[in-house]
Amino acid sequence: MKRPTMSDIARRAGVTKAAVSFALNNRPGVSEPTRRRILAIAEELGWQPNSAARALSDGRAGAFGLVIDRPARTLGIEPFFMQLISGIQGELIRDATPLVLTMAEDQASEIALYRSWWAQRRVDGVFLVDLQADDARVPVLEELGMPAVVIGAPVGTGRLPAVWSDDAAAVRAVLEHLAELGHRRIARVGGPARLRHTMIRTAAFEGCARQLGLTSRIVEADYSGEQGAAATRALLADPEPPTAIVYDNDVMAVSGLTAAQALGLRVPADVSVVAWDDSALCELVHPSLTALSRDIAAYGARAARRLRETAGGRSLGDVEDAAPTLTVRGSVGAPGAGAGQRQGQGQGQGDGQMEGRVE
Amino acid sequence: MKRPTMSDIARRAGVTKAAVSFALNNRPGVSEPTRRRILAIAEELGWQPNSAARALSDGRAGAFGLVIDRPARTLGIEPFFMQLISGIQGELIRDATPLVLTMAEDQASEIALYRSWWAQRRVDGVFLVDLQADDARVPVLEELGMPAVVIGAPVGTGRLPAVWSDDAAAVRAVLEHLAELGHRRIARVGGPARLRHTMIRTAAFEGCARQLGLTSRIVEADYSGEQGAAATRALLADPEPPTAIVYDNDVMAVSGLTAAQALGLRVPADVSVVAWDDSALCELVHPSLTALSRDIAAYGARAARRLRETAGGRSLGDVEDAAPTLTVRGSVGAPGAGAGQRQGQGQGQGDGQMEGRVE
DNA sequence: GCCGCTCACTGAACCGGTTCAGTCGAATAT
DNA sequence: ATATTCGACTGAACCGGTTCAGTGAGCGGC
Repeated sequence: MKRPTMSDIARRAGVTKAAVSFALNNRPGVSEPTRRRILAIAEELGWQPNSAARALSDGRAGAFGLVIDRPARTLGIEPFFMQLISGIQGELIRDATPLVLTMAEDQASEIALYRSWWAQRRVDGVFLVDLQADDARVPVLEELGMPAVVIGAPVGTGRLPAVWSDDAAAVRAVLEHLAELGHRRIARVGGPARLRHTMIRTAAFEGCARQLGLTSRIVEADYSGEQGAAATRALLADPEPPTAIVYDNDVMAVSGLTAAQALGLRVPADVSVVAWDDSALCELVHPSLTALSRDIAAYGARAARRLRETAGGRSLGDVEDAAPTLTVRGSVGAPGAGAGQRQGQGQGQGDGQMEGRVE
Repeated sequence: MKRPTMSDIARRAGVTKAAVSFALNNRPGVSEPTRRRILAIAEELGWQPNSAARALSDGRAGAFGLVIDRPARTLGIEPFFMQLISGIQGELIRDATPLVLTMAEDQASEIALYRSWWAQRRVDGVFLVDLQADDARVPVLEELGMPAVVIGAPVGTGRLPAVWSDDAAAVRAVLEHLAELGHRRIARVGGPARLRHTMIRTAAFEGCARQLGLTSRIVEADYSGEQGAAATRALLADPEPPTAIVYDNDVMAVSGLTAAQALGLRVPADVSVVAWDDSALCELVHPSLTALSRDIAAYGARAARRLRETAGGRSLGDVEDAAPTLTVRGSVGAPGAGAGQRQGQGQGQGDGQMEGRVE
């Protein structure tokens, strides 16, 4: 009934706890026959180390943490995090290390959580996501000496190692593809400007557009469907609307697609749509979305390995993951019909069949 | 630098660890002035209890666990879980209890995980989701004596307490609404038949349809967009297609909507669409989806409270949460134009879609 | 035949909390 | 004035592991 302890094993084997410890941890100090006997007894009793006792004695928590601070409602349909968690998890499970997951209201409570976790020895390290400009978390973690791995570009990360993929290269791939198809006016609906990766993508977008001789425009949004749709309507209301829009996540891309169609535009004939991060969402809609794909789970797994190493005391550099690649689907095409043939734009407010859509 | 312990406080205060323990835990055994002095010192040193030491000594882990075994790819866009986790989390954070989250490959590894968590004293209890018919997890948890709360209907849950909402009532609400609008042939794209809540919904759907004199049909799917779309196409290919389709989650509803539109059907004129679980996804598409809404986060919070009580030794009954309510949006209407006027069915998928819609 | 070395194993301390049976001094009761 | 009670605090054990300085047996070398 009661869970067996090392003392139980020791008693059964006629040795001391110390001998049992040596045997179970594959350390020298016991003879081979004894070790086998002890292992057999442990097996028979179904012994498993008590994690608290082990943590107390070796000073490590045996768990890692992840705090996400985005509103739950947008988080819910953001496939990125579930994929990431799943990837991290898949790696951590290999040595039975649990992942402690929490959602925070804001960065202040996120930081408070780190302090408390560290003070209580709840976790051996954390994953840092959504890095911002002058991120307050970085100096705190460095001051605490708390192992951490940044998931994102190694900019403003101080001494913390980063696991990242080259978003700039991805942006370039998209723009080159669009330019090749003949697009000249392109727009981007980006994530919150304070986020590092938004900044990186913005810089790349602008630089690359200039280089390719494209007219570009960027609108900021918060990754939610509402703002994605609103930004799309704003862009398309321009007298010289873009012929292609790139979105910083797939949720906004889907709602952007819907918004464009509701305006009576054809996708991709009138406007092409590209999503960032290729989840099942992209294939849910019609036309299915061209997207920047990357193996998010593998990315998470890599981060988990790095964090394990970092927490183990090794101090290593950044790891660059493969850059996202462009998966071409139906939502991108040549700027065919063009703006001249758009339907319903001027008359716009008219009562087309879809009451709700017109607006 | 080093984290302060109770011994440090004791030394500074000129008392023993025991006195410090009494003071910090608000137990009798120290005088009021001494208690205040100790608390002040603890505050000054920034002391926090070492979770491993506390866990070791009081035999509780101070954490709860949640294992999800659904494929990561479908999980990613399934808003339900993120909302649920967020709700659980919001409740657990009140007493700083972490949630350990894991994804399993299958039920066997999920069970292995429970055994291992319990043997290692990693968690004090778990949340059980996606209960199946004759679920193998229930007897295992009962045998282990591991506290657990079932999130779902109290059927086949043995002695485990359940937190649930009345899906049957929700089904009834939907069917009555549809019947009132004049629908006579309705269909449902359900989740995997082995899941308890699928069975409950199926029974309610069939019973209620009979009661209302409706012709009903049910197709099984796996919650993924692909199968949702495929099921939808199959249903609509029928010589007497349904005028309304109810989906067991919002992902399938979205892809079903897309599939119907791709067939040249108008929603809701030709076919109405209802989603189960109302996430932001439902408002991403056009027309936005009528859905069964419930406060999933509150549901999670309730489950968390129940698990805390259960793990605390109190043995309590099931808790019924509010039944989902119907949020009416654009995807449902009277079976207006009817099957006779369907367009482009034969010619199928392709590009005709937008033209069909706009008019 | 004795020394020294290796190896297998022991005993006890330690990690940082909680708990409980005492001890001691002061206040209260008789 | 003495017995009793009570509150404040101590000391040590305990939770279940890890670690390390011994201890004693067995063996090889000279």
